[in-house]
Amino acid sequence: MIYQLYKNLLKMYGKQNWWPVSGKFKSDFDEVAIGAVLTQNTNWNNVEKALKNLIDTGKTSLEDILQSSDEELYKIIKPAGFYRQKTKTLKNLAAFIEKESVENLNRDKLLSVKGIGEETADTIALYGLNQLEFVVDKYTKRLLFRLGLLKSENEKYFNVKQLMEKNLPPDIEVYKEFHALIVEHGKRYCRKNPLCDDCPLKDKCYNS
DNA sequence: AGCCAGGCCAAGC
DNA sequence: GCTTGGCATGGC
Repeated sequence: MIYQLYKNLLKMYGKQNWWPVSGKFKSDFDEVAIGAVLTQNTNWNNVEKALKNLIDTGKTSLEDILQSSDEELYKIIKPAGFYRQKTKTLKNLAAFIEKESVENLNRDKLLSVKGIGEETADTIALYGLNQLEFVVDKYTKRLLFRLGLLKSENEKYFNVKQLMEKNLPPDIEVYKEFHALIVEHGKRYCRKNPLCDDCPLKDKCYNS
């Protein structure tokens, strides 16, 4: 029961209120978009260092990033890892938005930007544009698989996204919180090597 | 001291 | 279509 899982996680961890975090960027959209790219396959702790560097150097928008040299950005976002790729992706996105404008942006258009895949596109659409797109990540697949709700942990992105969206009310806040709660639970217990003994979901879980 | 983190893309079957 | 390797830093 997908929706029940959401309610359980909400009860366990409370509201997450993920984004926007700092409010120190030129717009909420810019903060979400930049954070979403920087966090690709990276610990949020490292992303925070890079975000702080951006704020400290006054680069608080995609436009500012587009104006900066690659070498400068390398230094600034270095703690987030994959800094050459991410510099390129951020500039790709900034350039795309410069001509497309944020108003009629959506998941599909974001996917046309090189460096932005399904999860990042959905993350920006949901948290940055307030569009009803469920975000699927590694933790989501892992948790659903261990709970017995997925056949495989390698299920295709779209299938997992559909499963979630079919079983949830069309509520942006639910989408936002649920994804954040899954990540929180994934960090605490449902890791690659899970901590099942102390896991609050162990009685509902197949894996333990 | 490894292993892992809120992925994505290109290349090779 | 699916699998594999490259990209990189910092925390535990």
